[in-house]
Amino acid sequence: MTNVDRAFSALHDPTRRAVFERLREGPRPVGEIARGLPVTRPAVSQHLKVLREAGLVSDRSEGTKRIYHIDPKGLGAMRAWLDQFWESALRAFASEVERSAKEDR
Amino acid sequence: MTNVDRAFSALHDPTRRAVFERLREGPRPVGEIARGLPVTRPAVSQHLKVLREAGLVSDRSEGTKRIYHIDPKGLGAMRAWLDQFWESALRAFASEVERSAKEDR
DNA sequence: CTATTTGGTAAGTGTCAACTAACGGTAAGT
DNA sequence: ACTTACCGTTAGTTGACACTTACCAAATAG
Repeated sequence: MTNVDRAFSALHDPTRRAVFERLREGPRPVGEIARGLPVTRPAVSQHLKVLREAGLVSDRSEGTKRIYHIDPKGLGAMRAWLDQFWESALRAFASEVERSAKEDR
Repeated sequence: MTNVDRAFSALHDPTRRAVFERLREGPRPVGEIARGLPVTRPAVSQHLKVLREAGLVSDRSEGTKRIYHIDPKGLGAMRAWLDQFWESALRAFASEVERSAKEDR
């Protein structure tokens, strides 16, 4: 299982996506992420663990707090995968249109 | 739940990703997609239904066969979402570096 | 040193979803 | 009309996983 696979798997869960999107505005400690979400703090911790293992977030210690932030690398990998997929899909789509046009003659 | 949300949810399952990637090479009937995958044909049908509801694939009838192909629209929506996310994440990341640099003075 | 804040982890539970088997339905061939 | 090929749907089961509660560890405040 590649990292990109893990990333797509990670973004499946709505709560986990909410956690991830919360980090979009900037680095945040766990408690602050949990506040405003309809789940408990341990749940958020578990989600962050999954996101970290997928390469989507990183964390650093700051006193007793743990600051999480988005990891551009994981996000970039997803973008690269999507771009590559997009390209080959379009190519296949185009050649298919070509093929069906040939059938109509 | 938006369409992009559904798309991310849809690509969570490994088998479903395999089905989707199979269509990358071009349009395929259900039976041909199922052949080579470790699941039965009905399973593939169900996966295709989820992918269709997520706007990632479309289908057309051709005799008794049902030809599925990738829908560029759904793929494009995902790309747009990721691009937007990427941008704001980088912006937040940059301003955070700025902030922490200011702290060091 | 004690109390407080912050957060990761373990155990247990309930729900959801992926799968198979069985069935029905449609189109084409004979 | 009968058979064959291709596919969608339903019912039922099993495994994964998101969640909470409880507990433990580390850093700071007093």
